[in-house]
Amino acid sequence: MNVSKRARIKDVAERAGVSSMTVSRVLSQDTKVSNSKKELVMEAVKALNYRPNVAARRLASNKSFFIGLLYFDSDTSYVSKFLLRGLKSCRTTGHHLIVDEIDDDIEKSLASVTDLIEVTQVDGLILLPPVCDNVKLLATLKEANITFVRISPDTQLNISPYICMDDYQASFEMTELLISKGHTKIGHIIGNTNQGVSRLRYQGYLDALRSNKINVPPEYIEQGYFTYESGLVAAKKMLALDDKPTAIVAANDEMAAAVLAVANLNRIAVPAELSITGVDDGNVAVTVSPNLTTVRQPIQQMAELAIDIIASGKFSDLSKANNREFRNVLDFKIIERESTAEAPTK
Amino acid sequence: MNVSKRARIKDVAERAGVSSMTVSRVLSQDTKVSNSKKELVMEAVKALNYRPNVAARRLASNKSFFIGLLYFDSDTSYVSKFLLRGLKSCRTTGHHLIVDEIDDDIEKSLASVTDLIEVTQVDGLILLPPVCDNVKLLATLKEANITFVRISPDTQLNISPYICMDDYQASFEMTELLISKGHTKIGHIIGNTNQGVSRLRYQGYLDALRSNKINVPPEYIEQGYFTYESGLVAAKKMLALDDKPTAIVAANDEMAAAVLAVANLNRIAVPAELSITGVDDGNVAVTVSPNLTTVRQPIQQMAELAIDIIASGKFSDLSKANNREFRNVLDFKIIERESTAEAPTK
DNA sequence: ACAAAATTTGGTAGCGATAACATTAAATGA
DNA sequence: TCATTTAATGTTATCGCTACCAAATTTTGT
Repeated sequence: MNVSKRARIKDVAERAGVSSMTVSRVLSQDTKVSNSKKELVMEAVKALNYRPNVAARRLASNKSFFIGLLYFDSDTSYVSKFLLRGLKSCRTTGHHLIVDEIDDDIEKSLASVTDLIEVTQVDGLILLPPVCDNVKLLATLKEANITFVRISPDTQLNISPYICMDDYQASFEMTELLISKGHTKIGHIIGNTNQGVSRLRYQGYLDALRSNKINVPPEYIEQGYFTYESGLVAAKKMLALDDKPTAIVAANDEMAAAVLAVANLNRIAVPAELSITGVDDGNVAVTVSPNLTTVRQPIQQMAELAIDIIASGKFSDLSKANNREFRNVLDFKIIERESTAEAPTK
Repeated sequence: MNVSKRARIKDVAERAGVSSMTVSRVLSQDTKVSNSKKELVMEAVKALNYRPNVAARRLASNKSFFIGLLYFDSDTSYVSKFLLRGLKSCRTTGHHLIVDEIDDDIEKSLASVTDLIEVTQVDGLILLPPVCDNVKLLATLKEANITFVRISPDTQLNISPYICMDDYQASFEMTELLISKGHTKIGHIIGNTNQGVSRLRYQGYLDALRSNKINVPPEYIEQGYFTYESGLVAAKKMLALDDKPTAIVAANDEMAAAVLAVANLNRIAVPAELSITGVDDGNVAVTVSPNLTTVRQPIQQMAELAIDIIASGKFSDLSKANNREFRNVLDFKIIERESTAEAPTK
């Protein structure tokens, strides 16, 4: 076993022939260091395999290096996926993720968030949908002057940095994919209206139909809530129609899975008689058969970026931030699996 | 906003009229403090809402207050559930969870674990199945003299504390439940043999049949791997039999979900013609229709206990530990939902 | 070419807790 | 009763790093 102690900043400083302050500055991305010394330091850091002691750093800098992650429903695979990715990328920056569930009782939740801020002194917060659009919460955070990054928010886009993918475009392309396969009777299950992405995905679907001059009856559009149950209800209605759709674009994978279940129940072959698509590409997409054609959300990237934004402290003084920089739209990818096929020939 | 600074240990000491060391001792459960002073301190802590500064504590005590969580497959709901619960209970102890995935390439993984131990200096590790039975890993941890707690391990039960539920009993009771509903043609899908619980669940099933003097043909027993896909394969075989089972006990929910999918495909009504049961009670159990009858694993408790064991430092010197104390068997609960019913009358 | 301003570096104190040792008070024993 | 052990409390130094300010160096303007 290697018993040699971990290198301290002093060791690095000595090896590089500079003061420990210079090392500290290099490591905290301080710009005021000449390139020559910076290189020396980097070299020494590498040679000694130096990793700063987080505890000491926190104590001295009075920063917590904690990032809070606020979510609403822990059971969605979206949350756990985000979490896992986030935790991973946290390790590289030395930050730590503190996870907190917000519940319907906003008053109570506000108290717990306040506690998180005061007691744990988080450096910043990440807000997942639908928490990211909670007006009261946003107001509280603003007032407390806390840095926060929102994921796929819907409202008040200019009050904080945010990260999303182009949900409108994704839905548009997915719908066009179905159209290219000959489908014209395409239904849609809208997501929970408490999340902005629902509207965007709905609009993308609508516009794809319109730009291809396809009309669908209003019965082809149902309201869901991103849950399996709501998908079940919607699918049952839609698949009980005399003139059924031959394809259904669901606003997420869980609802798509529900459509699949109803189709099975009703003896409708997927994808031969009915194509189904979702969004997310989480666990469900492949634990359902046939596997779902879906949109892959760049969750890994989202998590990384969110943490990076908070870690950088770039937006710690929001009053000075340029609103243009708030917007981070990441790329998505359509994953074709087994739940989609050419439209059935009459 | 409340601008008052957080109380420090000095403030508490002053208010209680003692030295800060006495406060420190009270807080770290040191016995060598008189009851009278202890009470004074507690009172002051409460009054000032004092929470020790974790960074300072870590720096001074040279303990990391980090706990590593090692898992194999991030996509199982089991992992994310454990994670979420663990993170929650960590907050109360001031510890933090560092999550790391172990992959098939054991050599590479060992390096990353070593890194975790040396660089992050975790106070202990939690090993989820099947990682908890990796011989090489266990040997390494032993050699490095790292505290670790294993969840549902299979082998070398006397080398470390471990936590599990009575998988044998759960499977036994579940099978008897089906028998009590009149089923005699009961099949089983075994879990991945790289996890000990698979064997236990299998044995529980077998013994329940035996104690009720029920024989089943070997075709009623299939080998799976805890994955949806493997469940699909197993279920297809079993449900293609001329003399099909009327009930299938799957070793986890994901495989049970697969059985359900195959049943739907084959136009077999669940639960009218076929009852299905799983184990875990994770997300899948209720995002599938009909909802699964299953065994609820006490994951919350498992996570809490695991963290508690490491935090307590009780087993930090394993050579002195009493092996009897290693064993922690928690209670399970059978959750009856819609996927089970009386056996069909011929 | 030289003073003034801007940039880069270094020295020192202190963040808030605990370890290790020193001290005081209480308990024990002859 | 007084020396001796034991238990309870206090004092000091230190953990590894960064904030803050001072010193040294470079750049700039005239």
